[in-house]
Amino acid sequence: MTDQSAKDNFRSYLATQGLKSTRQRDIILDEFLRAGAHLSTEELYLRLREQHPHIGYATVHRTLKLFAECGIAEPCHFGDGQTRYESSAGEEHHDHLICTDCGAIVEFENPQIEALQESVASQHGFLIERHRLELYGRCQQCQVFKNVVDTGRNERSSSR
Amino acid sequence: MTDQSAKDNFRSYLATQGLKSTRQRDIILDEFLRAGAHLSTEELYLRLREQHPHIGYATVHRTLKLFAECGIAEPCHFGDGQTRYESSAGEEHHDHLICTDCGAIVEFENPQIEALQESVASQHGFLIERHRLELYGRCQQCQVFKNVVDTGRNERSSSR
DNA sequence: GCTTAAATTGAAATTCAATTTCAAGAGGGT
DNA sequence: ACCCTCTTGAAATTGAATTTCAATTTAAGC
Repeated sequence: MTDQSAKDNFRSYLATQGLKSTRQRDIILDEFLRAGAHLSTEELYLRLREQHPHIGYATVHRTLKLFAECGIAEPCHFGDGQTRYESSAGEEHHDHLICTDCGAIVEFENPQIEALQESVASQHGFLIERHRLELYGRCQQCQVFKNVVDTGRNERSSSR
Repeated sequence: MTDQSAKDNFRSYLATQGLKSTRQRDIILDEFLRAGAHLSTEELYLRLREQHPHIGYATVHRTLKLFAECGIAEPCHFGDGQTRYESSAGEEHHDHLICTDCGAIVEFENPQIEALQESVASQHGFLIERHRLELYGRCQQCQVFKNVVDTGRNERSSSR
């Protein structure tokens, strides 16, 4: 799914649901697609505020939920108590590797694992609708740093 | 890990941390082990209140966190906005199948998936510390009911 | 067994993200 | 332009998690 098709998707979703296309929604979608990463409502709101201080937090929140509803964004919960949304543009389903030290997030996909999941599910009579697989550990960089100093969270650590 | 070794674990954890063994902690641990399932703080609190109305919610909350710290309980987040704790007694690591209709939770383990996870992680230079795998779908029962009536959440649905 | 310092408890208050409310404003069909 | 409906944004609310704090309990040392 390209950025453009994400926009088209969103427009037609709004149309079919009797919702309206607004300036704020366009701006939020643009910024969301530009950012690319796994953003929390808070983070996207802060980014938007730089150029568009008039857009409220509640609107960002509601718009992200709309993105999720129409399938152009996927909500993720990585255990830091915030909901993040990732763009579904340009990608198939994937899972995540998360560095417990610096917070880096790497995406991966592995058809063998997916196949085994199906197999496990059918053994238990389940029909899978979706799944979540997250691997938490240390990325290469943080393993290296770990050898030098071990003072808890790595100094390279990002924002949070 | 048996119930008894869980208790021993907890006791020695308290000892090494300079914490105290209290009546409330004993009661909460007993009830937690007895319940067995994936309990939220709220649920455990309510269960305890029947026999021990004097035990406060905050104490249950803090005690569950202690259980997690000393490794006799594992916190789980199944997307309903509540933290659940499952006992690590008597089991190896396992993952979850969750019915999106009736809320049933089935545990499973699959060494092949685990092995593939390690493989994926090392391809990306990660050293895994822990992981989370959850498969969401419909259990057998709910697939059957689904064929009869499709009125949203299944009538057999549990508590929540 | 008593004393005492330190940890614990429980009720209430607080935090924090998520969500809702509501009056004012903006889309878009006619 | 009119009007109905949806949307917006600030503020209020919710709900779970967490913290506060005075009273109580634990357990270590006499």
